[in-house]
Amino acid sequence: MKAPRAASPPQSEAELEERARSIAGLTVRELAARFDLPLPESSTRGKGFAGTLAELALGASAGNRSEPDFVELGVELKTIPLDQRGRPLETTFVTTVPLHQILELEFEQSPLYHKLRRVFFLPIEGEAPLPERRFGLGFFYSPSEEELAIIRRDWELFGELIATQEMESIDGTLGEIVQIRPKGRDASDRVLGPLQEGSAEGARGEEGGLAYARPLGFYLRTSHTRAIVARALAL
DNA sequence: GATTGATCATGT
DNA sequence: ACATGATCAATC
Repeated sequence: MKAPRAASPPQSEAELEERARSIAGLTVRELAARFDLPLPESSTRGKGFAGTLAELALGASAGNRSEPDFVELGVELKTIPLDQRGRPLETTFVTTVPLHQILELEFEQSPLYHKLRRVFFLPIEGEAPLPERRFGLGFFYSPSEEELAIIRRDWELFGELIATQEMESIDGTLGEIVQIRPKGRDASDRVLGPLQEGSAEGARGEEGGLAYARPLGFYLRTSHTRAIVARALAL
């Protein structure tokens, strides 16, 4: 049996939903077999495997571009691991923090806003061994006006901390819906960010108003995704 | 048990 | 180097 290639992009939200229905109930092992992909040797080494499988099966535009997964639909795909009671086990990564741009961007222009406008959540069992995890039934989500107001407040809080040279004080405790946490290869990873006052030039790699900083990411708190999932299951 | 900071794999 | 896909594991 020949391995099927990645599905073509869905032409509508209805088509995306239909494809998701067709894989609901399948395990990671079963879906990997359809694409002739070897299973990761351990869950430690396969952290993104289920998400990649879902992209292949649903027809997300492959690759790692800074675009929505379904470009034509403007939809972002997120697999979300749930416990047996249907509660998220992990926070949800949204997008990298644009350290060099955040001071100039209004919320409506931010990658955070654009990624969250329209999301297709695909639940997956999170407690079984990776190969045995089953995909659930996916559903669409858009933030309400109330949620958007809170997310905008979070965005502006972080922007202000960076603008006032308090980047070092940003940690995972801040933000009501969205938090900022490290998102790098390891703790020594660095990207070019805004120059912090008082930093030793040269020693920190200062370069035309930029300095090296830890790469950071926006994540959705489980308290929020829990509410989203609960709402979707209740419908 | 929930949370925060650290980490793994892959593609361009 | 940096984006994508996230989960692991030490600590609170």
